[in-house]
Formats: sequence, structure tokens, C-alpha cells
Amino acid sequence: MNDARSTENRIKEVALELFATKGFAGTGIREIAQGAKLTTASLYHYVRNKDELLFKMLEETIGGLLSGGLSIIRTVSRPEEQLACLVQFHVQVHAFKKRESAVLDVELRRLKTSAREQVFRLADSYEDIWRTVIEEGVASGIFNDVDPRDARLALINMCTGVNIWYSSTGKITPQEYGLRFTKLAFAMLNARRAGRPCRVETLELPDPSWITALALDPPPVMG
Amino acid sequence: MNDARSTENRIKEVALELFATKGFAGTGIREIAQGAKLTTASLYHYVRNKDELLFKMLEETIGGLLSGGLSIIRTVSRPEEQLACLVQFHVQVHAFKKRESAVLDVELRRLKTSAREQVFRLADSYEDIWRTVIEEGVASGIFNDVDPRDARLALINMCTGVNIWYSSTGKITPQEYGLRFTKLAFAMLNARRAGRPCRVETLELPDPSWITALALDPPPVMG
DNA sequence: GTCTATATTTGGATAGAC
DNA sequence: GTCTATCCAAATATAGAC
Repeated sequence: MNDARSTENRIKEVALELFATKGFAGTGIREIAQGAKLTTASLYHYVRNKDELLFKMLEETIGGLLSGGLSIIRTVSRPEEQLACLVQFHVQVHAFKKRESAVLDVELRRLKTSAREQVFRLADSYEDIWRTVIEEGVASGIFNDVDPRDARLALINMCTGVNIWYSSTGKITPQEYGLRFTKLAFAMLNARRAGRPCRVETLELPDPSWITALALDPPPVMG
Repeated sequence: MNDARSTENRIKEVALELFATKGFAGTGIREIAQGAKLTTASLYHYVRNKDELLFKMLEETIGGLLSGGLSIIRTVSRPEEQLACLVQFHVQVHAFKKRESAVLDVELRRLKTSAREQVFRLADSYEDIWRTVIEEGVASGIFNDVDPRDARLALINMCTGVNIWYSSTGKITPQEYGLRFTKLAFAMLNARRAGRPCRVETLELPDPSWITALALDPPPVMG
């Protein structure tokens, strides 16, 4: 942990805070430098330009979602349990990493074409996980009376929305919201096994702290 | 429709398009003027400043949602039918008025405090409509096994999300998505009457074109 | 790795003529 | 109602010394 490393982290932290509160276009390179206690000239020693700063930030955020999702479907096998984990995970990421998620959702479109396409590819891979899980659940009769695409879009956006209204000063934890939204998801999907509604409490789910760890500190994408 | 009126409309249209594609902070006053075939000096004859342009845009959009929602609860009486209309309406607005809705969702936070609070008040009134309908449905046993606040937040964000993925070049109409999402909402809320699940087809709903008219051309807020 | 100094462009906004 | 001309602050980014 030399000086360069902590300076880099300071820059990333300041840029994240500013992009989240003032938006990418509304944030000046001067502000970032000032917040990181640097001149703009020094800042450019670490960063090629403002676009690259945003790109790396978004790549890391969506990369974390993707690697977490991949870990889940590798670890958990049944569709209803995979979906429960995906909802828990997505909700927790959008609550715990409020700033990162907000920047991803809002500022992705500000990237220039080639960078945007790179991030889109990762986002598509992440959505593919949801697609597969939901389609397999429908195919095996666990999820019922829904169009898989509609369900996927509705569920992802409902869970992403947590980012907007979640407050860390409230009394309800991200884990608790994850549980509640899993129940809402099961109701929406008419989740059933052996003719009876799936109850989250009776599923064989991994230790809840495992998902929280995934949300807070995702493994590398190629792990 | 004199020249002044059409110039005003041109400015609003150009600003809407630019704010939707490049964001508020990413749009220059020069671009707006150029798009409206004016010099910047002429533009300032119509607009006090850039902030005011955004404020009026957002106020109109949220005002349309609010007045539409009020029309619905005035016209329709049962909670399950009110909710069906709210979902239909919200989905249609976010599909038909894609640019307006996107600017509302993304750029609201760019307003300065006092203007933002004004818009927030309208948004809160709109959310209150959803709150009341869901709470009444739960209280009268039509909606079951859900926390009203969770359900409201999940539903609104799920319907708002239509704005992100809806494409007017697809084959599925906003009305059709509204219907599908109403069914998802009923499933999520365990909507029941006389012990049996509510089916959208058997509800006594207003003419579908009435809701589309509300979405496309909302009545004045004080109407 | 950090600085001073600066190049260059673009930003929002206005004065005042017509 | 529209223009020319302009002010001034802020933007991104770089050159070159230390």
C-alpha cells in the first residue's frame, strides 16, 4: 500500500461520490482533483480522461453483479433457490452499494459507443443468468402462468428500484428487504413445488452471510 | 397559434429530445437554441434559464401522472379495479412518453432545492394514490399476504422500469404490456374476491381507450 | 508523483441595436 | 421577437519544471 495506491483509491472514492450526487456530466475534473487533494495535472497522472474514470467504475460495478450471479448459479442448483438468491443478491447490491448502483443505472448512457458496448456485454451476461433461471423454472413447472421475459424485466426492475428508496438510516436491513422481495417474486411467479406454493423458509438456501459477502466483495469475474 | 407559440413548442421539443439523450448537464444552451433555430439571445426571450426549462418539463410530466391518477380513483371505485387502472396508466405513460418519463426519473435530482421540493410534492401526491389504493385493498381483504409499503415500492418501480426496455418498434403495444403487468401485479398481491383469485378479464374496467387518452393527454391538475 | 502555468474550448448569460 | 457581439466563468487537457 504505497502512496500511489492510496491516491488511486482516493480518486475513485471522490469520483464515485461526485458522480452519484452531481452526475457524470455535472462533475468537473477540477472537483475530483480537489476532493482527492491533487491538482488537475496530478490527477491526469492517474487517469487518462474523465470518460475512462466512468468506464472503469461502471465495469467494476456490473462485473461485481455478474460474478456474484455466476457464483450463485454455480453454487445453488434448483431454479426456485437460484431465483431466491438472485433476488437477495440484487437487492443487497443495490442497497449496500447505493452510489455504485445509482451511477451504473443512470450514467451508463453517457459512455461513448465502444465503452458502452463493453459494459452492455457484461450487463447482457448478467441478465442471461436471470433469463436462464426463470426459463428453467417455467419449463420445470415451478414458475407458473407467466411469460419468462415479462417476469424477468418486471423482477429485475423491481429489485433495481430498491436503490432509489433504500436508506441506510432506516431500521430495515438490505437482507430483510431481500427476503421480502423474494416472497413478492415467488408470489408473482406462482412458485410451486409438489402442488404447493414455495415458501422461502423451507428452501435449502446457502448461509445468508454468503450472499452479503458476494454483494459487498464480489469475486473476480474470471474466478 | 402565432409564431411565438410555435417557437415555444419548438424549444420544448428540442430541449426534451436533448435532455433525454444527452442529459440535462450534458446539454448546452447553445444546442437547444440551434435545434430550435434561434440564437442563444433569442432563446433567452422565452426562457429565464436552463434550470427553469427543466423544472417546467418535469412539473408537466409529474403533473400528468398525478392528474391521471386522480381521474382514475375518481372514476373507478373498487381497489382491485383502481389498481388495475393505475398499473395500466403508469405503464402506458412510461412507454408512450418515453422521453418525458426518462427525464423525470433521471434528472429530477439535478434541480435546485426549492424547485426539486415542488416537484417532489407532486410526486408524493401521486404515490399517495397508490398507497391509498393498496392499503384499502389490503384492509378489505382483496390484497393478501403483503406489506403495503413493500408492495407499493415494488409495483411502482416494476412499472416505471417499462420506460427502460420498452421499444416503440416492437410488436407489443403499451396497452398489452399494461395488461400483462396488471396480471403480474395481481399475482404479487394475491388479489382475491369471494375466495377466488381476481381475473383481470372479469373486472368491470373503463374503456381501455380512456386510459390511453389519460396517458397521452392528461387533464389539468386542478380539473 | 506533484506542481505551476497555460492552452483551448465551451459553458451560461447579457447588452443593446433593429 | 430576433439579431450581433460579447462578457466572464468554467470546462478538459497538456507542457515542462522539480
